[in-house]
Amino acid sequence: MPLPRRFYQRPARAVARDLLGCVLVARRRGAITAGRIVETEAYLGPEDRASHAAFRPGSRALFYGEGGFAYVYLNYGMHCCLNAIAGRTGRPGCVLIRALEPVMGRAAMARRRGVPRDSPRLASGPGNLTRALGITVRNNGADLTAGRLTIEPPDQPRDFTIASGPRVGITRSVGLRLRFWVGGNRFVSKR
DNA sequence: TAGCTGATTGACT
DNA sequence: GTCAATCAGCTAA
Repeated sequence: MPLPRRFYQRPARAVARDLLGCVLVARRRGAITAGRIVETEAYLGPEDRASHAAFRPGSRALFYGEGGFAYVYLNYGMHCCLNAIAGRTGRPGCVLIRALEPVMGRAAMARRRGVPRDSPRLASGPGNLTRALGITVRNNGADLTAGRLTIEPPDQPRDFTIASGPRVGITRSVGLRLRFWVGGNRFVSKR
């Protein structure tokens, strides 16, 4: 069973933390690829100058709607990034999923990525992650609580430590500690 | 209409 | 360390 809608209807920061250890599942034409979430970043509303809620147009309806939907966008002209909309209606926020630890469909991921199936970089990084799972902007607006793209609760006890720090790769509102990752996990993207 | 920017990656010096 | 690839949507005009 996927995480319920109410899981997402909380502040983005809390959702980002709790998403660590959960499993992202993508079902594509019978083939299933899945990965454990090991790195996330929280983005807030208009007060957060790095958040797309502050300036991305077509995304506004999604951001201000109820949580639990996927926000996928294309950036730098070639990379898709996957977000989960967080917060309640009227309270925009989202969580960028930055890295996965592959748990299912490694062969399919490796084929899409063009790297060895045991590479720690299989789904490490927002752009790599979406390519590994075959996620594109066509998945924008997908319901994460039902359908082909869902997020399941942790498949094993959460015995890891949660580390936090400043977000990476952004040019605005740097300095907020809204990035979370699984301490010591080798699938966390490090630049 | 033209020009610019970006929550990136990978290849190269 | 630098840099190109490549595009949606903003901005200025």
